[in-house]
Amino acid sequence: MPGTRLDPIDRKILAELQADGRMTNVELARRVGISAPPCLRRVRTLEEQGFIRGYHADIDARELGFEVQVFAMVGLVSQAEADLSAFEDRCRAWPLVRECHMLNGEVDFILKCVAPDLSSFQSFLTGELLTAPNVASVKTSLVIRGAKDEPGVPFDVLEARLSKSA
Amino acid sequence: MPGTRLDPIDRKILAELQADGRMTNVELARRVGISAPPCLRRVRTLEEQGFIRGYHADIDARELGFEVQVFAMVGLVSQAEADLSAFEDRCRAWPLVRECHMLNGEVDFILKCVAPDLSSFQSFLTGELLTAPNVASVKTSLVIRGAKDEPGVPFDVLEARLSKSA
DNA sequence: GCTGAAATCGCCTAACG
DNA sequence: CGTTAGGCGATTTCAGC
Repeated sequence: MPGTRLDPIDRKILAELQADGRMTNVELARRVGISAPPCLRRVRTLEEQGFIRGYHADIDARELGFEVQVFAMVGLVSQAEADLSAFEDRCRAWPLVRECHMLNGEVDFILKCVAPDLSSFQSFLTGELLTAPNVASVKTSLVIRGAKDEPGVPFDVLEARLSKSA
Repeated sequence: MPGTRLDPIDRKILAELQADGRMTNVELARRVGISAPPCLRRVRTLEEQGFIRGYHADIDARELGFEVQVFAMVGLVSQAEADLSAFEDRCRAWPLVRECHMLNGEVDFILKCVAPDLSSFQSFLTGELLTAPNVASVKTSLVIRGAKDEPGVPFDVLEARLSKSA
């Protein structure tokens, strides 16, 4: 199923919907150069095939009262698969943890967390994360300021790559 | 204008649009319990006030051929403001760098990068990042597997917090 | 002032060529 | 993939609380 390759129109659709997920279908169709019905069919197919996982409003967390953003590097005691999965499940259940990625190297996981303020993060850290089973070490780094936060994928890199291999 | 606080309906609108950014306005209105015209006006206001920064399709990077995701910890030689800004500008210009956050602690920046494969990431690393002006050290960690990647903000935490302070 | 109701306009989305 | 066409949503206008 990853064998289903995308043609240039599909990639344009993905790029446009990544840039503006609320664009109307007729506007999208106009931009990619086809008429509306086939455009909608393509979008549905891209959704069904999993290229499009969903659509989300991009909310300003700080404006909403989440002043604090923290990266946490977590080392575990046991790296047996069952223990890794158990920790991942725990991360999925913690609302303050927005991302959890397993890494190579000395640290096992990196977590991106948000919190309303430092004290609520620290109570999460000491009350939940540090006391969770199998957690050996946690190093946290506060985000002082965000410089870039682009959701998604660089389509220009993709197009450049495809034209080279053509 | 950050003084403009949100009522429960506004917060529900944000939560719903974060969960499904392509929801129709009438469906949104139904879910938040008001009729369509005032709902649309609220959405427009939330957009203008910056609570909603945009709408994006969530694209599966791996399906599209970006097999590699890497976190890079960057230390700079000089942390003078002009030098920090210069590095941030450079990050904004690199398409493979999707996020760049300034941190406290020993490392100055954390970068989240994507690449089609390891060799193209490594050519970016050695050819661009490591050779950029003012870069003192870069430590990279490959993402082995992603366990959680929730865009946005935990609205349940927000509501719990608001009901406590009420 | 903000909400809801009615009406117009434009879009979505089937069916067919 | 395009065209047609019918139903539904979006958006303005206006009246009511």
